[in-house]
Amino acid sequence: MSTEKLPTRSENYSEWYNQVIQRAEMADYAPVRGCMVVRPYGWALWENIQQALDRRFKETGHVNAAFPLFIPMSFLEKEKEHVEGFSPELAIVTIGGGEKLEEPLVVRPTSETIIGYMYSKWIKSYRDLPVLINQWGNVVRWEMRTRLFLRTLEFYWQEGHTAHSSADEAAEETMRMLNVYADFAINEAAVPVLPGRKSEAEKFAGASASFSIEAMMGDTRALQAGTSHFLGQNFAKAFDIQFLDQNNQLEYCYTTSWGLSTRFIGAIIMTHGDDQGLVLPPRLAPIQVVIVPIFRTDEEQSRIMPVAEQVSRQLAAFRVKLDARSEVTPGFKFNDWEMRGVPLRIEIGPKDVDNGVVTAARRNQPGKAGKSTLPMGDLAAQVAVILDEIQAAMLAKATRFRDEHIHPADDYASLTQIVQGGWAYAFWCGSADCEARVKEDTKATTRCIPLDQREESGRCVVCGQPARSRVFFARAY
RNA sequence: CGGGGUGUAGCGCAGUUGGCAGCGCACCGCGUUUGGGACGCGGGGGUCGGCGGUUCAAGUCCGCCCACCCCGACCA
Repeated sequence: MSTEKLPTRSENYSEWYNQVIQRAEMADYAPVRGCMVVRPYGWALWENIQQALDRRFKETGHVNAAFPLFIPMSFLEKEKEHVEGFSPELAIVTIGGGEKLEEPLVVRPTSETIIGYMYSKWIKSYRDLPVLINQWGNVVRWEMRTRLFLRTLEFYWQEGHTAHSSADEAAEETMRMLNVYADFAINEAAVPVLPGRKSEAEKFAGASASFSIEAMMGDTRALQAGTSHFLGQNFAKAFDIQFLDQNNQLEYCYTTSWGLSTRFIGAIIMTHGDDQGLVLPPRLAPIQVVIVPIFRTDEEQSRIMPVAEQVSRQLAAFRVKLDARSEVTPGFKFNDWEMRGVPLRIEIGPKDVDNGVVTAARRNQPGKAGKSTLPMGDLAAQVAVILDEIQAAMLAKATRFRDEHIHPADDYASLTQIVQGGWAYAFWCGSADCEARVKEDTKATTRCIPLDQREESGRCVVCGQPARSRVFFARAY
């Protein structure tokens, strides 16, 4: 544990990001380039994310299953756009048990193909539909440039794969899960995402339409934080997922897929973190309350520790940690837990005990502003209120930051200006050429076409042709 | 794959003209400390990225190789 200060976010955002992850013990670099080890503290956060999502998946009728890591190479080749999109980043196994394999095996970059294959075996009748399966697992994509959580060769995620009897029902599922992601992001992670449709250039390889939730990071860059795809009949045709309908007609299914990965941890870090380190939303934080006892002498210790232990028991309904380490000072602990983003710290020292109070320090309000004294009685109720307030304040702050950095762009000059330090919201005709030109000139890409935009029409900010909707342009991770 | 850079203790680095491999942090022990990143004393830890060459002598000079990082193309 280093005692040096973090680099500030304004000094060097990316160095701040790398260091805060390692110093908070969220993750570390693995011996293989581009791979990471998710450490217990980071994994505990992921488990809370999993629980919050899994509950929502179950509530919307989905069940979990597990499909294999290895996929026959030929499966990926069955869907043209899919193989074109993924082939550059595949890890392929050619030898097994010392023997060269008949057919190379791909380490799954995503599981549409193998799940499609299985669905073709399982689905025969309209009575078998819909199939609503999710899996929690890991996938491998051989990326060129990697960053902890944001882009690693192997990452953990969930991928939902559903099959339906009609396009409408599949489209409805696609939107339902997009909304599940948005609800999770906003209400559990306090990350105010914007849901929308991806452009043709940005959509998933093999999808008819892709949708995403887009989040703004603390440096104003965009991060795609979750995706939901309407796959039409593309994969059903590639894998013969057919069923007999009520009229004894053989039809292809309509399928969807949707995923959210450990990248979301990066979204949480970069949405809420400050120059002291992580700031974790109470609903997902592995530790919600840390208790730091403060004493100088043995006499004080024997007076304080029982109180600290009693407070810890009072707060048993929360994820609470009593930091009883004797080898570091309270000041060190304050900084340590702030680095780790624990939402609420309770300090208990001789002065507090004398006055029948504890001192509470809110992580989202660093320094004296976030400190208050709480009377000892009914601490659990007080803490519950404070954690809710922190959760709400974090969402409000992140939403304000986001809205302050999104600007409408009515001409090309202002577009290029805006994307240097924010998102531009501009009319776009939908052409890939216009999109490509913006990318070449500014490195900004289209993030998504928001779903809830008001009816209006205008002219494309790039070419001036008529445009029916606006899109977010932003530099993205 | 193109351009640039770096490899010396767990991490960050210094190492002069080729001459006993060092510093800070971290780690271990003892003591004093503890309300915002404590201090003293003592200690452990090295295939100097690898292979080869020059030399009495190579972390240092030469050659080849490898790995990693940064900037591009690619990207949940």
